[in-house]
Amino acid sequence: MGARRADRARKRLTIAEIAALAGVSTATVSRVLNGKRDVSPETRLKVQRIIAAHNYQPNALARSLSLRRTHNLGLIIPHTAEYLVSFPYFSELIRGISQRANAAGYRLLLATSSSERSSEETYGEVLRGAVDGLIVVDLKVQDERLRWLRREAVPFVLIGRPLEPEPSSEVAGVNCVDSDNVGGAYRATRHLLELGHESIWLINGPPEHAVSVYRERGFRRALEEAGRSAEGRVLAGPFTVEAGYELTQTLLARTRGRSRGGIGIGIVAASDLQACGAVLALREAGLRVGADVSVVGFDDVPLARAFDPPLTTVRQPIFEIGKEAARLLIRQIEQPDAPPLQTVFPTELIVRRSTRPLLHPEGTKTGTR
Amino acid sequence: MGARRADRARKRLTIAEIAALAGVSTATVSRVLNGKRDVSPETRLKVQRIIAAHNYQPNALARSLSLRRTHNLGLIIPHTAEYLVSFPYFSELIRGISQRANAAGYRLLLATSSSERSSEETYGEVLRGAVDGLIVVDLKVQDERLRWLRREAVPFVLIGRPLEPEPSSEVAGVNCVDSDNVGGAYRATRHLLELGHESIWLINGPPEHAVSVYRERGFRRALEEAGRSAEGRVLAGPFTVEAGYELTQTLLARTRGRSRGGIGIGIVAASDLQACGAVLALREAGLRVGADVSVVGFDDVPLARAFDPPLTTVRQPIFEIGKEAARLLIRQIEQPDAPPLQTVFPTELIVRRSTRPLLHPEGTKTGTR
DNA sequence: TTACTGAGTGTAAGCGCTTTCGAGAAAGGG
DNA sequence: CCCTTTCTCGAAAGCGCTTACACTCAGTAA
Repeated sequence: MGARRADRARKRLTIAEIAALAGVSTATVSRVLNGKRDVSPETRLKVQRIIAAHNYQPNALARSLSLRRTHNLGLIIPHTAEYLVSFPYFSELIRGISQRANAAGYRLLLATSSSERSSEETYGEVLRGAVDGLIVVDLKVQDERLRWLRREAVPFVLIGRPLEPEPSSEVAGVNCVDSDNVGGAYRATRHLLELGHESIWLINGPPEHAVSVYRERGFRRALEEAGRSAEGRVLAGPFTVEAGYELTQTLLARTRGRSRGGIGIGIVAASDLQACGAVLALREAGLRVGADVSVVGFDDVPLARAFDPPLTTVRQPIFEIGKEAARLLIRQIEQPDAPPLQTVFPTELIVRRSTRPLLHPEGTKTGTR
Repeated sequence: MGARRADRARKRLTIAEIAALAGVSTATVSRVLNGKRDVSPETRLKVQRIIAAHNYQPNALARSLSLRRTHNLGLIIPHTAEYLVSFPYFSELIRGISQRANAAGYRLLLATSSSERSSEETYGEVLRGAVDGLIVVDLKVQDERLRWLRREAVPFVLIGRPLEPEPSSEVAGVNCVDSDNVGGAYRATRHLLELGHESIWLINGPPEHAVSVYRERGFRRALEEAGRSAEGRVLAGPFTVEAGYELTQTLLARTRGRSRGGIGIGIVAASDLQACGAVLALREAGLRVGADVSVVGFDDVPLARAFDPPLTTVRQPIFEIGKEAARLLIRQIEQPDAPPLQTVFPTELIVRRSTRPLLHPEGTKTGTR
């Protein structure tokens, strides 16, 4: 036990000790460490030997303090969406971000703000020099964080695009990456129209999310182009299975009597999870999804393919979005003068088995197997 | 544009500037900041006013360097399991860890090690004083990381329990949190036995994972107690849907002819994802899951309940495990002399619709609703 | 009165690194 | 042979905090 305590107390080497061992100054060791010039080949080799022999690792903290660079990217998860972390969407995003970050020598600092504290407090605390920049997810319609970030003059990138109400010059001045939500929702809705659905609905995300606004736009546009009204056809709720389930039930209650027992209903959901919930509710109501009724999801998370029936869904390249966000942030950190960029990824409609032409119940015209 | 640049360059205040503004020394400001004694009430108030007025936030880096404490917990995701992040299990774990960490004023530093670099390299790099301790997930049977961590004398906690081959005194000297995998697999297998299944299989995780060893033990024990042999009844592969699907196909190929077209097969899977894959494969083979055959999953991630049929599964309290891991790590950081703790969470069999007694096809004896 | 408290405060020495600046040596030019 | 230039290298000043220590100035005990 005594031995273990002694072991634990073993101090890590400092640059000064390495310098002493190598018979040079700390400046020289530092130069070797950072691959700088002004070190003779022999000296360099000598120092490298000592470093390797003692398995020396410079202290990241001291380094950061001196350089004013931490090589940490901050990702803040707002408490209103704490549960978000458990979503497949989110893990995929984190995976993308951290992959890119790591490749560029950055690490990801995760901060969930507990519900008792304002986001301002959390941000301030996380900042305090602990990160070089921030990635903001789950963008709201009027996002207070935007103002705050600008005031703090910290590099940041948004996942999602601010809505136009922001002075457009302001939007242009911001780094953000998003996918084409309007187009995605539009194509999903068109798909249902083309399949001959009479009663088309949008199960949207919460209205305060910017993404919900965009998706509703796409939905409305498709319906209006087809000469239909979208009034009263949008239901909103969290991106969860439960919400999808419940909203579908209220939807069924509303259509009761209007159509042939629900046959002909087509639902565009704002997440694959909601779509799953919708399928469950429809099935419970005795409807055959992919035959009597259709459901389109959003995201194309792995679950979508594994589900029964495999979900027709609007694919967003979540992993890529994460990577791009990290790339833009790092770029902004390393080249503060680089002009801000807005990247928009295309979305793609993946047709599987949860949607089928109503007119040809046994047809496989649109099925992808 | 000129204004913006100036804005960006706005320096953050330092403690010295605050001290000057308040007409006191930096020592006093520091004392106020940290709520220490030896400051008169008037002085304290005066300093607090200045701090608030300028919205001053002390630099976390400098603070950490001085205190030799970062308030960061490191979570390293081994490259062999980079994809792990995309698993529901993993997000739930992160959620648990970060919830607890945050509550205690710590943050989570995520580091995925890219595949080109040894884990040793990554760990060293992440460490370097950047974290106060590490959480190790995805414990392997002979985990090199364990040796390394001990040598480095850094606080750490394992998620999972090292296997006995380690000198048991060593195991006892380590902080770890695990769930009762042996018991979980045992109960799942018993459940299938009690339901009257003739051909029982384990679709396990990769054999190099410690968790796989434990689950296989539980599986074997249940079969042996029932006087059956487990030989040749264990298939192993990744925790993915795809692996579940493929292993089930090879399993079906092996049993072909032996039983009545597959009827009577019972599968215990090592993850809910694998279980989903199994269901897909069985259904494709024309078998009715929850009637002709049964499948038990592991974890009870949200998907399990949403799946069709809802999965009977062995629930582990993943979120709790994450919380506990963070708790143990923080405890070890703050009280280095506290004796190591091993927490084991019980697992629970959640019976849903993917398992059914074969003898009473329409019976609901074991259904939970 | 003298000596001793203890509260309140400032000075300065860290924490472990980077980097400017200047000095000394070696090399090249006239 | 003297004057530049170029290459190496070390001393020392930061980076922005914390804290040991010293000091002052009551108040109190003897």
